[in-house]
Amino acid sequence: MQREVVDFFVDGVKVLGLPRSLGEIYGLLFITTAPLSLDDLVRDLGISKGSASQGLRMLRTLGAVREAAGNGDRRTYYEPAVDLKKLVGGFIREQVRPHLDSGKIKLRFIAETASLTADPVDKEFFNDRIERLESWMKRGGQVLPMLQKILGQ
Amino acid sequence: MQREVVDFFVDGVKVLGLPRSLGEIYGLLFITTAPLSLDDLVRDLGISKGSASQGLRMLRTLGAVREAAGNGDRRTYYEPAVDLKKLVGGFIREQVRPHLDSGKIKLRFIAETASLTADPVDKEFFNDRIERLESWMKRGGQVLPMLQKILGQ
DNA sequence: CATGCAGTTCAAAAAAACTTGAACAAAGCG
DNA sequence: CGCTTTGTTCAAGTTTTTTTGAACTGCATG
Repeated sequence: MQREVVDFFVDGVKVLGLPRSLGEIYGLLFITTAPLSLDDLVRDLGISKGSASQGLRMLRTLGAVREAAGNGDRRTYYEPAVDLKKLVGGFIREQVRPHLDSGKIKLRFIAETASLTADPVDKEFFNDRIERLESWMKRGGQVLPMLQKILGQ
Repeated sequence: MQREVVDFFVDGVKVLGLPRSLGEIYGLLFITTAPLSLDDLVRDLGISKGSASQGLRMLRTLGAVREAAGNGDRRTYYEPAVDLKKLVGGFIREQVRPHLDSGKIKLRFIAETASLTADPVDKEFFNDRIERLESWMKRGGQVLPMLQKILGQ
């Protein structure tokens, strides 16, 4: 059954454009009672140490996984964050926002270039399109916090 | 300037997990006054006929591009859909919904398998996790229409 | 109805993304 | 300290995805 759940998450992360190893790791943590170490993941999933290490780092960055506290042991154990709001928040913060922000910067640059257009008919068309893009970006920026709010309970 | 706009869309579609050619094609249509034919796209973007054909098909499926009406000519000309609501709607319909739906089916299957678990402690844990997944999927299904609504004006 | 043009298809090539594994760093332990 | 164990890094290898281009379909036109 674990395998099916892992596959379920593999599909899930692929939809989000994340590497399969993230889905495998998160999926196994999600469907396992006790926290797991890097070596556990390598053994149980049959992935390399490199993948497991990189996957865990990214999952931590996304806030999807955290170190489990207090295990009388040298190695680190991990447990999944299972709160949808937190997961979505991490994804937005790490994967969506940066693109939205860099998009806004590029757009500002494009707008400047367009303002140099000589032909007034072209210029009006370009301005219209650029305004549209700006409104899309703005709306995107507004929707993200709503999303987080809606999904958090 | 057109090139910058095209690149802007290339980045955009990549974030959505779509091939770069879609961004190029849509981007050029978006920043061009008159509708363009397949050959125009091939020439101006320097992509192959195959790419242009496949890209256009997918964009039509997504509702992001449509044939321009009435051109006294044998070939077909295309123009972009520039209504955010429609674009988001097409993306959700073609790219998000199918995954959500197949996810729900897989989840049902997983739930059945889990119900066969012998150990009562494991069983409770599995059920808890599966319920959580079901609630995530359900919430996803609820959020999509809201998204479309929020983005459409 | 034969020719030429618009567009599609799909196997192979190219590019991009991901994973591996061996070398390395860091840190605890005796 | 020196040894062992845990975890990281990154160049090379593998897999996956995308693009190409040549062969093909079908239609319109002379």
